[in-house]
Amino acid sequence: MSAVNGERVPTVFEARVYEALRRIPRGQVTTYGRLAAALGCGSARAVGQALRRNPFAPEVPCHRVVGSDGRVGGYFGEVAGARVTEKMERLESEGIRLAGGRLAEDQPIWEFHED
DNA sequence: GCCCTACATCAAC
DNA sequence: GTTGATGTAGGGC
Repeated sequence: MSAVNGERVPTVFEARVYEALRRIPRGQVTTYGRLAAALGCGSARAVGQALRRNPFAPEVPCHRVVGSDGRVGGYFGEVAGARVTEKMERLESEGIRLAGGRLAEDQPIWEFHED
């Protein structure tokens, strides 16, 4: 009996997104574009899709992903709201400085180019 | 500086 | 085919 629960198994693509996310140390943040590039795709949208569906939340630190221009973006499907507010507070809690709802300019972006 | 529009690009529904 | 937690480029105020 294959019970058809409302759940769905994460795809390989999503798994790669979460895996890359987990290797981000505390106090570091990355962008959708960088993540997408690290995964081999040039579309940040695909990454956003995976994070939005984030079946491993909050195990996966999806709050460490921000826009390339420093925008916090969204959180759990909310582009703006209490979710995003918590996301920003969480970032500050990790030592990340924010400026006007955006990432501080002096905040380094985690690069998956490290070896 | 801020806001909007348009297109690109990939995955999931 | 449409949408989506984006990105880049261009235009207007």
